[in-house]
Parts: sequence; C-alpha cells; structure tokens
Amino acid sequence: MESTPVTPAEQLLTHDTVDRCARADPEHPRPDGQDRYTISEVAAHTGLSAHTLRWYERIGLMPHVDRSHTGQRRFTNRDLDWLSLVGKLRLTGMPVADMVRYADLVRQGEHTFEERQALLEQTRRDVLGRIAELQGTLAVLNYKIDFYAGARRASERA
Amino acid sequence: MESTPVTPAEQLLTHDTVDRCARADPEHPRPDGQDRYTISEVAAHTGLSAHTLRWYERIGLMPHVDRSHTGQRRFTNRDLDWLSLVGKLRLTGMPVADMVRYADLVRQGEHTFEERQALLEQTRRDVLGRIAELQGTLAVLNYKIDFYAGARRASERA
DNA sequence: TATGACCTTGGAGTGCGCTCCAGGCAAGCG
DNA sequence: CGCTTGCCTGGAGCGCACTCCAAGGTCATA
Repeated sequence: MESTPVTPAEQLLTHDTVDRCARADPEHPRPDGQDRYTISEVAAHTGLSAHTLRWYERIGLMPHVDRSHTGQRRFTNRDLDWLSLVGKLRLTGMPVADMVRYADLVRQGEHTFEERQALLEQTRRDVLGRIAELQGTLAVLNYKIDFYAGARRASERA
Repeated sequence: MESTPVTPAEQLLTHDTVDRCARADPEHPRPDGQDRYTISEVAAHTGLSAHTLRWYERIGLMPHVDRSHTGQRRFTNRDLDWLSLVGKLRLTGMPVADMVRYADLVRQGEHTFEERQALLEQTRRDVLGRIAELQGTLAVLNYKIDFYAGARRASERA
C-alpha cells in the first residue's frame, strides 16, 4: 500500500483524491494518454458485463464517461481505477445504493470527506462483523465435516 | 438409529445424526417432551418471520412439521436444532437450493454421508474464499479511511 | 359467547442486482 | 454494396429470497 507521498502515476489522478487507492495495483492495459478503452475492453478487463457497465453509468455509479465522435463510450485509466474501487466495495457487500451515495459524495468534492469517511467506517464495521459470522459458520462446518469423515471411516472398518 | 456414543440430549435427536451439531449450543426454551412451539414462538426464537418458516417448509427446507389436532404447526426442539443449522448455512451464503439439496440428503439417510460431506466441504471452501476476499477489502477500506482521517486532520491544522 | 389475537392456505408482490431485448447507427472488409 | 461486428438506447425480464395478501378457521380470555 501507499503512504501520503504519491507516485507520478498517482498524481495524474486529478479528478479526486478518492481515486488514488485503486492505484495500489494499477497495471493498466495502456499508458495514460493512450487510454481510451471500448466498453468490451473494459468488460474483459473488469469481469463486469457491458450491460452492467452501462447500467452503472445510468444509475450514477460511474462518473459520466467520455464518448467518441459517434457517441460510443471511451473509458480511461481513471475509469478503470474507479471501477476497481467499486469492485472492492461490491465485494464488501455494500448495497449499490450506498455506492451511488459514495459516488455522489465524490462528485461533490472535498467538503464531503467526513461523510465519506463515515460511510467507509460503517462498511468496515459491517465487513468485520461479516468475517466474524463466517468464522462462526466455519466452526459448525468443521464440526460436521469431521463427523461425516469419522462416520465414514468407521463404516469402512466395519 | 445412531452409531457413535452421544450425550443424553443428543440421543433424543433420532431424526438424523446431522441434527447433532446444532446441539453445540442448545438452550431450548422448553425441555424435550414439552417442546411444542407455535410458529410465532419459533419466529421470535429464531429471528425468522412466520412467513419464512412456512415458506421453508413449502420448499422442502424443513422436515414436515407436526400439527395440532386443528392443523396448526407445532415445532419441536429438533426443529429448532435444524433451523439453527439452516441459519448457519444461510450465513455462509449457501443458496437456498443447496440447503434444500442438503435437507433431501438428510431425509434419504446415512448412505448420503459422502455427498453431504462433499457439499459442506465445498461450502467451507467458499467461506474461506469469502473471508479472504473480505480481508482484501479491509486493506482498501483501511487505506481510504486513513487517507480521509489524515486529510481532515491536515485541514483542521490549516 | 363474543371479541380479538393468532393461525391456515395458495398465490401474488417486492427489492435487489443485474441481464437481456428490440430496433437502430456506425465502422471495417471482400 | 452488402455483410458482419460492435455499439447505442429505453425498457422489459429474470432469479433469488423473501414478504405479504385475502379469506377464512382457531384459541384464549372476559
């Protein structure tokens, strides 16, 4: 991960500081400047369907995406960074409505830092709770798997 | 019906060995023998709605529940045990269809131990993967929360 | 015995997160 | 030029896991 001093790549992310963290593992297909991806390229890169990418834009989960002269979407490296963050938030189980809220806050600028932080802190609490839940289920799964394994070994010996 | 040695409480669970693990933390409202709960008692105890309990039965996720002479459901401690297991499996994120499959295997008897074990082992793999995913998201959340906290401290100093 | 809370059923409705469709435009190729 | 491929849009449809409704029967208390 990164500390406060920023790498040259990160400094290009002028849209909002919020985008930076996605640069933890950038690995963009093309260098900044030649970064104009079609929707199917982005779909392949992110694993999301083109449908889903269009839908994300419709519901306000993507900042409005550049268009070619004929109106086709052209995604940038920054869009990829944003989608990477969205992917992480999606993995947390955060509802799409909350991600949209977060996107709104980002659009509104730096005076929303506090609310953004609160939103992410709530999400972190949710994640920690979910991990604890899952670890509780592991205890049961382990117990029952052991039971079945033991019962099957016993019946083979019989 | 059972093979391996069990505690007295566990010996009452004649329906299937699979119910045992739920007895890890029994704490039933009433002792066995006086265990005839109405649907709303079970709803209060489990946190599931009465609607959901009826629906579970309809789709085959509950063994058929006892009825009073007038046709009202009367749940037993064993039903509570089963619901406790179902609750754990639900927390794992296992799809309801898979839980129904597991319930079918339980109904079919001991010759399905192998498949039950395989189902639970797959579930355990899923859970471990999910925990890893969530821990990955924690790294991002921590990074961004720290960023916002730092930015706000900096602006307060300014 | 009357009132009101609780229970029954089959089936319809809801909210979420996509997923797909129809109809049409635009670019590349033989 | 025609064909294929890829993209566009608004809106409909889907799968999941509930959630609720209507219409009626039952139970406990006064």
